[in-house]
Amino acid sequence: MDLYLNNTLTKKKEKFIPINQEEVTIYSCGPTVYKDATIGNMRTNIFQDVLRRVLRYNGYKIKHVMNITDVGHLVSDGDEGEDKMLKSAREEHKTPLEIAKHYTDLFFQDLAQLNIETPEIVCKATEHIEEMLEYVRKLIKKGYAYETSTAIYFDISKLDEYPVLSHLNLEEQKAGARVNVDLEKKNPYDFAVWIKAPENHLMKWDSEFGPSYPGWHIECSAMSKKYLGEQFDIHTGGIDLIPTHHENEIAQSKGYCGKIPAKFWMHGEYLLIDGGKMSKSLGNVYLIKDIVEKGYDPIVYKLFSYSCHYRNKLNFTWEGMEAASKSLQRLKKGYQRHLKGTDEIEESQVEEYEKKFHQAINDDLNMPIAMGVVWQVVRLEKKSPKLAELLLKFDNVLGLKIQEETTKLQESIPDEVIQLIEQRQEARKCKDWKKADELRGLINEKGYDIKDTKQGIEIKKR
RNA sequence: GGCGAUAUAGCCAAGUGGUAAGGCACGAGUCUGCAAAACUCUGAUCCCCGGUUCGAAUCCGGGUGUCGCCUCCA
Repeated sequence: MDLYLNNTLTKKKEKFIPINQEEVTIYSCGPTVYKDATIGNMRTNIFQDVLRRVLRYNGYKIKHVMNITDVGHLVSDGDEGEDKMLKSAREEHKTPLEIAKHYTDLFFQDLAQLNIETPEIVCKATEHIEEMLEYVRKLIKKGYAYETSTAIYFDISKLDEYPVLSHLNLEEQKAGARVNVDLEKKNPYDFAVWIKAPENHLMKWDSEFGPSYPGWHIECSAMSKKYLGEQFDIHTGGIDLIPTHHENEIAQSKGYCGKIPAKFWMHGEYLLIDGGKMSKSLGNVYLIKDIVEKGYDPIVYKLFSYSCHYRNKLNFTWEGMEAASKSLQRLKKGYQRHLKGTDEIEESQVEEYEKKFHQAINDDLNMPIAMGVVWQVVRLEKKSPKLAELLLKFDNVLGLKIQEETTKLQESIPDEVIQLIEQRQEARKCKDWKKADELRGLINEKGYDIKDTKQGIEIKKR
């Protein structure tokens, strides 16, 4: 079945044909590790994970590279200001490397909790300084970059076309309106590929340019080229990276080897919080940690994100999380019921559902439609292990761990609670409902919920 | 100021020409000592105005609202 993906470069949905049938190559712009990753960042990671899983569902092998930005990125624009890594380091009284390690670890913890697969290759900017310098040297040598007193700039006037990804109209943008004009720059939109370090700058490397450090976009160009070659299949990231970061990556690559680095550019839309942008000033910056603290399995957030297509804004609300939480439970129970079912199911029917699901995910990762198919299967009156197996197959794409029991049995229920349960069972036998209800109240107070089902009682820690 | 996106039931949202997927909530019912859970059933003509068409949520024009980008940001 053909796979169609939306390509930001052409602004169209295109049939996906890999450069090399054996292996699909993907590069994802990873985290900047000087602060916590938000659930907004995670939406993009979930989208990238779905992409991986859908490609695999279609039989492809994957070579996926993700960078860790542990250097660069200035606080303010212009080419001045404090490096964000350094700012965090100063504020938290740690070295830049300690900061980077701290937030990198947290980032991977988040991914693990969301059941997001780790890319085949994870690379750090600070470990590829030499590759970046080589890239810069070649840009200079080919005339695409020039040196000023403060940095090495990319000369966008050397390109036949700029920008190619975004809709910016450079003529109408008033250069210098919000950025201080640097008189040494040839064009207002020239950007730094390498920056000369001010005296007290902590992260810097020696080179023919003196003590200096990488520009904002060079790491992705240098590392993608190293691991995936001059041209690879898919480049992903958040929608905000389009106008500057990815635009400039393309510019650098065109200067370096005359090619646009990736055939497909895919971008995940923003997550909104209560209808607006997530921002510190509004106090609505949420982390996966916050979701856990509210009592939700992080996987619930993953399911929540499937309610909307990745290219549309999704509005995050706690009400929505509650809805997703209920859904996840029903999904898991639905799976269990099929697993224990004994009804006969036509093979053709199973294939029909499989086909619908496959069509949905192959239509530019349309998860809302795919989930619709999942629910059709879950709801079917006939219960069969064949359908459970089908759901499990779908879960290769969903990554919701549907086979995990909803209610994890408590290894150690306190004796006092067990006694209360037994007493309540006694009372129920004698139809002493009043006493039974009182005992249930006591059990609740101990932090446990009790349910009477046909199979017996169910006890669950709150 | 320039650019772009979007507007579908209480909430989250699919759907790009043929009379509105799905999830959650609400309501009704089945079951249950009760409760919970589970299961079944139930709801919208798609922001407004005009146009194209046999036919539009879906195309075009205008209006209004919301969001975002143009500076680091997933």
